[in-house]
Amino acid sequence: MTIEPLASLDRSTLRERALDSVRSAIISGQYRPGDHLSEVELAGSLGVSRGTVREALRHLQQEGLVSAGNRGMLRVSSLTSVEVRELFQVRAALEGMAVRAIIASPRRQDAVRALRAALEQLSEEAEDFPARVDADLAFHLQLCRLSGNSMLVESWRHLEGRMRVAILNGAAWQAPMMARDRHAPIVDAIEGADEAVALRIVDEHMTSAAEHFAGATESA
Amino acid sequence: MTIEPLASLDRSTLRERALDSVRSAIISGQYRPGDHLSEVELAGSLGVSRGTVREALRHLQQEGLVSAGNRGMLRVSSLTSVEVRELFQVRAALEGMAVRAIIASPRRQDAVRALRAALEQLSEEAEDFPARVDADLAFHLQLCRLSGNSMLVESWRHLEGRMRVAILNGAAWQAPMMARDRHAPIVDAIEGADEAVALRIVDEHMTSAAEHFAGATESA
DNA sequence: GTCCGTACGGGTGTCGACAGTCGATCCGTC
DNA sequence: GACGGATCGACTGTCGACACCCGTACGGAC
Repeated sequence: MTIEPLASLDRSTLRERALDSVRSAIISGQYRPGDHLSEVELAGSLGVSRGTVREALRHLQQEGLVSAGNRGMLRVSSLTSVEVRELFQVRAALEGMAVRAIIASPRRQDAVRALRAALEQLSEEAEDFPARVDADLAFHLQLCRLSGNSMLVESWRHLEGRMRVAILNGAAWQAPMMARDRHAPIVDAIEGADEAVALRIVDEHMTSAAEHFAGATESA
Repeated sequence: MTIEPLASLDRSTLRERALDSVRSAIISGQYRPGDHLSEVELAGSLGVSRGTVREALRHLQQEGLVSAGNRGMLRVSSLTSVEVRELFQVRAALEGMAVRAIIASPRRQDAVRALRAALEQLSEEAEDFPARVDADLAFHLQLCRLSGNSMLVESWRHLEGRMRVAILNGAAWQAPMMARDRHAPIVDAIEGADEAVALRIVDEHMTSAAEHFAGATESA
């Protein structure tokens, strides 16, 4: 007799699975910025109909991961260096807001603990590049989550696809950018509860990241 | 003989037109928050196939104007009062960033002129309610545009659908909220070029708007 | 009266096919 | 050789049909 409680069934739709699959393929670098994403080709690979792939692609388009080219054909997005800088400025505003909210919250110490845990994921030197990107973004997402503001999280996630494009484009000198040491000061500042200092640190973090990735975009 | 250079043809797809149509119907209040949006019904009304309507609905879902209910059925979104407050907090952060950018820009005076023009649209007392909402949001969108940061505009637009839901929900006491007098101080502060003052005014504007619409949501 | 199985209707999920558009290529004419 | 038109191939846009799921009403057995 089985004692296992029978794991709950996967009720995701084909569209959702196709979406995840294509998104992963882009994020992992299997498709490069500028590559054409053919509906028929993807449908063939995934073994689903074009309509299903279509919906997934349209979703990714709104995420900013793919954008429309000639004749409605979709390709993996690429960002100009100007857009990369703009992107990180918006992030600075959003995450700055998160930091302010966390500092003002009575659960600040809990948040600091959670962030320290997220930091640990960044210190595993041996991980491969995609895993480090994930850990980096997970830290910043955690920051937004801890603000307790669901709309902030929503806004941040809306930019996530573009961030990944920017990072992928500027991945050549990835080494120092996503290190634990670059993120620890943010947590320290939150613990210190000095709003002005914390905001300045977030701002500097974003500015240097922007220069890093925008510079890589320019020279490419 | 015709000298007219033959106006360029409309090349919008059915999907785009369906999207605009459904969005307008929701924004104009033709569908109320919570109403079920049936694919077959919409397809019938619009005279297009279900697939086309489907793509439009999925787009609106990512815009936040519709959300999934039971069994994947889509309905017009509604926001809790908490979400409304969170929404306006994020707006405060984004538009505060816009204000800072404008003040720091050498084209500040041009921006002030453009904003004054947008203000004029708010002073037409005779307009109907949807037109006033449009004018209000157009002013704030203009503010973001003038920052010169395209990613900021993108982020703001991503919230626009939810803003409209919040406004529609709390439309009962609409009179004073979108008046010209409430927006003029923002422009004045930009002209004054005092960043701290301008930020405070934007923040107050958003806070009072949040209370206004969130309160209406609570009592509904 | 209650319970269970069945049929039904309204929904969305998914698919395969057709139509239209555009760029590339080839070919005949001048 | 240059130009214009026809042809072909690779796309996306749009559609109608079928499959499946779920809530509900119905009806018979007990």
